[in-house]
Amino acid sequence: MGRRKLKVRTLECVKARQAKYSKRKVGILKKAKELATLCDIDLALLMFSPTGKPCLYVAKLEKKMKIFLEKLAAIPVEDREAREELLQMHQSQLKELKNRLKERKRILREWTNPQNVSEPAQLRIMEDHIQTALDRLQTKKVRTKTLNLVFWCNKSTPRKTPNPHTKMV
Amino acid sequence: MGRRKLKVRTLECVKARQAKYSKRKVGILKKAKELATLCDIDLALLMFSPTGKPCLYVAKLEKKMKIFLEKLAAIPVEDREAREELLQMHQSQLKELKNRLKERKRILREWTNPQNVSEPAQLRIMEDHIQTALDRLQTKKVRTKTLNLVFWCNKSTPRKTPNPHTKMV
DNA sequence: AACTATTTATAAGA
DNA sequence: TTCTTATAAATAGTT
Repeated sequence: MGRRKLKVRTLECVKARQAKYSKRKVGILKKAKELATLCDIDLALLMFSPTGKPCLYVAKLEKKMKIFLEKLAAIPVEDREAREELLQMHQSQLKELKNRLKERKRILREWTNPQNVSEPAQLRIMEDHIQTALDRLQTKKVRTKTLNLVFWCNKSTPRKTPNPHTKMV
Repeated sequence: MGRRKLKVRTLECVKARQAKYSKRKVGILKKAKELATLCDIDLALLMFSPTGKPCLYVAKLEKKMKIFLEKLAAIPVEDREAREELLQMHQSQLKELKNRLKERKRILREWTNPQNVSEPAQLRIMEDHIQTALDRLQTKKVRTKTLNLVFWCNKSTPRKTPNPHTKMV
């Protein structure tokens, strides 16, 4: 549609590309809007100008999808990594989260299942916990009858008798 | 471009929409291809016909992005939920995983940080753990000198003396 | 799917 | 960029 028939091949002159884009962008956008309106269809048209400026038209598509495309359009065209991440992020992040959750579960299982408690270091921590917790319970005058344990703790030298402070019934 | 000027408004006749779509789809696709070729730009055009048939053209966009759009296009237009899920799945799943991870961390913190141990029930579990663990360590003849604790345990009635079995140095 | 009168888009130039 | 205009291209109505 012009003075001459145009050969459809990439324009050598980069400046000419921008000019061409400016003109044709208007045309294709109009076509997209007309088509979407006439036929009442879902449509998305996303273009990046030769200089990287995004142009997005969305008709009827789900809000989520639209938001996603807007996010995509918002990323500079030169930042291909960021664009890839927009999708890949989900996958890798999901994977990582799953792994971390798995690890936490494993550790927690160690703490909560007696069969899995074997590390002396862990036992020492538990010892500390019980000591501290009992102290706090006593300080707070919380009823401790719910506890069945009687023990005492000695960090350096074992005592011959139970520590009266931590003795509980 | 036709015998008469066309008013751009949604066609009442649904059958006419499909016919209109069939014609104009070809046109806009051609426009999209020409624009992408002439200007060497990234472009994506996604349309769903009035009957829900997808049509996708992608130029230069990242492979991941293209694959995503293809997935999107592959979902029947009537299955809006599935299309939403394609995006939301990630988000909601991510959110849920994060929450679960947060919860695990909280619980784990309770177990590993003495300041957070206060529930008698938890102390009883720890008591069991230590008891069981010590038994196992003794059975396995593991050196237990790493442990500083000396205690005994009594489930029903408190003993007057430390349980020799679990006494450790 | 094909025809064709007509409208619309746009190439080249200013 | 924006405008102009000759011309190419798309397509409305119809078959």
